[in-house]
Amino acid sequence: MDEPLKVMHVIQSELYAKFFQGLSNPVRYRIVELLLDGEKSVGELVNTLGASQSQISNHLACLKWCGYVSSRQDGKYVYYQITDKRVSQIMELARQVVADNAAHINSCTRM
Amino acid sequence: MDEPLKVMHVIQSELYAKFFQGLSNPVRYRIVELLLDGEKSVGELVNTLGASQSQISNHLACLKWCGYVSSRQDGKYVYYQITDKRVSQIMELARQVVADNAAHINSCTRM
DNA sequence: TCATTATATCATGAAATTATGATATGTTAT
DNA sequence: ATAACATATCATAATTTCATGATATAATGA
Repeated sequence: MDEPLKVMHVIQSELYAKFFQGLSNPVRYRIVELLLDGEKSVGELVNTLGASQSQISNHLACLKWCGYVSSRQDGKYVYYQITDKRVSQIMELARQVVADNAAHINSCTRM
Repeated sequence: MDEPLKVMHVIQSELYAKFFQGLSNPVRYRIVELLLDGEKSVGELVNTLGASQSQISNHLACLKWCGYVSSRQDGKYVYYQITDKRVSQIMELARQVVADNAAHINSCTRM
């Protein structure tokens, strides 16, 4: 047991799972959604989402690490944007699948 | 505050976040990956993944609720499969994005 | 320089997710 | 009918994620 191949698969799947974890939080999902409309500063996101500044900053850091967003600084403002077109493709596919399964998803109390 | 529009956005994003939560666990991700190769019984997944039977069954229930997989029963066996082509498209896009960001993702200790 | 504003970081408690072990359900074969 | 096997369900404990509040860093303007 514990063959090298299996170990590799475990590590790989942890990587991908972590990637999807980026969109598995409502606030982070909403941030990505807003950024698809164009870059926004941290403050703008805080205002729009009505969440605390530290919360937004933390989530942005997470999204940046996962490769969903990038950022640029302009004076004391930091603007976040989505540069990878594949991110919006993933979101759109999810939208379609969810549309066909909305009724089920909300009832998932298992985990 | 608490305008109807914002409430709707919150509910929507919770739905989508829950959907992505399906792939945000290494075991569930691995299950989907294996099923992309063709349908498998619960027992086969248990053997291949080396996880407990209850764990696999629970994860499968979760994936089913999210619309990632469907199942058919044949005698005492239950076979799970991926019917929605968009699931594999999402996986492939993720694979590409992760490939460009692998170094960063693993260092995401924030959350 | 000092005050103000914008953003980032971090410790901690609260809440949610997950694995485990036990048990239940259902099917097949004897 | 009952034993054996496959799968599902569920309570609970362990782990992880998350929000909060406090503090730090950094840029701008007075």
